[in-house]
Amino acid sequence: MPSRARTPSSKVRRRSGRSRVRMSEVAQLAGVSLATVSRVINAPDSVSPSLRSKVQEVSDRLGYSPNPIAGSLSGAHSPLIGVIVPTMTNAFFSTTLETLSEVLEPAGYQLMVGFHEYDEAREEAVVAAYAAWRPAALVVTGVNHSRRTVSMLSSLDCPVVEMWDIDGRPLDTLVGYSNFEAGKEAARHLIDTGRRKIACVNVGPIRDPRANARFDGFYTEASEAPGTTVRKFYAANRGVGDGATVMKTIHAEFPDVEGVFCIGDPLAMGVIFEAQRCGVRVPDDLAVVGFGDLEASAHVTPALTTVRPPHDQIGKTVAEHLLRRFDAPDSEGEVVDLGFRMVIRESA
Amino acid sequence: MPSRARTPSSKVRRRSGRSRVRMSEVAQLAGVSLATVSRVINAPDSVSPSLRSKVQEVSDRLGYSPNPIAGSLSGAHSPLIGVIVPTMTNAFFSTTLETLSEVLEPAGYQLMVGFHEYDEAREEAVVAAYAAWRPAALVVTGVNHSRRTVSMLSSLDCPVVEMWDIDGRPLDTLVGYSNFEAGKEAARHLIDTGRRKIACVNVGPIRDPRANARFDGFYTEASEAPGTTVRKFYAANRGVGDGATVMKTIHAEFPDVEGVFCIGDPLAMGVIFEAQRCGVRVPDDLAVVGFGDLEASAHVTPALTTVRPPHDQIGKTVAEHLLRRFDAPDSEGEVVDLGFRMVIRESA
DNA sequence: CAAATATGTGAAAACGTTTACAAAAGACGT
DNA sequence: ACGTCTTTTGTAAACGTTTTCACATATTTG
Repeated sequence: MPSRARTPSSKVRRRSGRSRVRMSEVAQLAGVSLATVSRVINAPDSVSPSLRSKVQEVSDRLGYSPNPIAGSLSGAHSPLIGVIVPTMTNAFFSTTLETLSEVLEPAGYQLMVGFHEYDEAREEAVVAAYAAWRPAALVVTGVNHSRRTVSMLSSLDCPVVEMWDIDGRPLDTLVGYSNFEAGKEAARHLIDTGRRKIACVNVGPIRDPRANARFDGFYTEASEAPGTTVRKFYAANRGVGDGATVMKTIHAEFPDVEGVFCIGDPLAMGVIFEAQRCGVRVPDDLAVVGFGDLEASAHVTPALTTVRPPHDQIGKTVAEHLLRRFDAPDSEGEVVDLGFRMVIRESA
Repeated sequence: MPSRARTPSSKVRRRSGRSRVRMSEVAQLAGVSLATVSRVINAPDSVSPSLRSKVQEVSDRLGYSPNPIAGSLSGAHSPLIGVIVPTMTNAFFSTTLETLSEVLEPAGYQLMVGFHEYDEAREEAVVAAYAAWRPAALVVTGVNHSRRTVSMLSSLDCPVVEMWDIDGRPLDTLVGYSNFEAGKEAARHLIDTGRRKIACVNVGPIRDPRANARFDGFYTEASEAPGTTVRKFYAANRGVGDGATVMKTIHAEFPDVEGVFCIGDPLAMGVIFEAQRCGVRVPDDLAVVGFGDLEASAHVTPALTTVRPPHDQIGKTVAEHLLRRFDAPDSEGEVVDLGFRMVIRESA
């Protein structure tokens, strides 16, 4: 005569419907050992065709799918691939992530993604957390990491890929392009088209090493050209609105500037929009060069001249490198420079 | 006298530097049992202060950190949270992901993220893959799922959150707003400001249920108003360039259209840019209303009138709901309507 | 002060795979 | 027919936790 209808919840291990099929059940029904089932899944060629097909059939009939957690605990690696990017707000990394997922998931890998907002300490924490999962690979952004991060990454026993940059010493594999050179190229374009009073716009508060490299590359190249004056500006953030704000300053205080380079296309668009409002003609009064070549960049008026990084190729290259690497376990890391491309449109 | 210098690789289990510290080592050094160490980590209050501090000390000294794989295999759930979004190319979901990560990672959870590009079959595959990890929670986008997906989600034994939509029957928890109502609101604005010949622009090839809901909401409301004619347009994709293409058509073939609603801000910007090129004045000749309120939307000229969904709130709400739910294991799912807001600027 | 009840701790059994090793079964040359 | 290889297959030991249960040891209670 129970006074309460419910059993104490601590006793109940709530199990959904019927629980998942285990490998042992497949083994039993197929009349083989666990090891054989495991082999049918992971190394089919090492099992005789007759057993193999019998196991397959039972496995399919039962709807068996292996438990990746148990597999990871037992095996050398989990099928998890850690991807760490600074932020998602940046359209670059979204594309990369999507491509990675597109190639890696069908191959049976799962992406764990994390962000650090350009904070080395946060990056360190994420790397530490991901390392604990014995990942099949770790993909990080850029080549600037804290000492501890570097040490964790290099003792990792799985491929490590650094992407979106190439100006640095690779830990293992590096896939990207030179942001410094990209900045220089932008400077050359402005100078070649005759501008001498030049400005460059970076993002102030955010410590983005790649943006800084472009900025430095631009500044270096521009200030070396004869007869130029280069002025640096810092926006509060990387958005279109921040570009507009900078343009207001330029218009009000430095109206003699003839050409601007922005470390990101959104900033450049902001400059263009605000120039329009101020009655500054682009590119006649002011040439504008951006970086990124976002989808929108080709469609603003005037269309934005910009430096195009290898957006889509980066993800693809990284993913395929990893797949190749998984296949041949003793293959080596490599450095892949995918370059960039100056896209000349109307704004400069 | 080995003829080859290298040992056969199949014999070698490559181990990095020194391997990770195991719980048993902590237990031994602290002179307690495994169970006690486990409890110090997971339920500190159940251990006497003296032992607790001794274990803590040893654990810190050794730099122990628990192996999440073993923990997941043994425990009821992994600290993994699956998040499935249609795409990352869409700025909405990036923000959400970032917020989720921001709140959930510090709490010790890891995000597994997947994409399906609005393909129900792919969604099904991802859900199946994620379910196998015994996740702490699963977060999916929208309320439209294949039958099998629904069945997997509902037998999942962990919180399931559907986000970014609210027009449907919740599986468990729903956090979003009504896309249908958002479309209606946009229609009302156009009509209230006197436009009668109206158009709406959707994306053709992509089957995005939320975009469709907005489109339908708009169409329903607009065509019910007296004296209106509503024309439907379909863009090839959701980008700025696609909006420009549609505007070309409108200008060439339907120059009498007085107001347009686009299911996304990029399309709307494309319309604005192209209108500029065609000499169509916005909003005088043509009113433009978008949806999304991206960062750029406020800064294009003329500034875009748009419907603002609860971008940032969605991620935060979902994350906090989950945290609350993990704390109180028998708490229930809920439906949270975060609403949307018409943002009236210059374009309509 | 004994009995009843809390509280803190440890032993050992899961969790569901992979894999090293041993054993069995074929293939093959004599 | 008999060893010698080379496949195939099975056995059992990891993998590193969590959790149940039982057992001491404190603490309360009548």
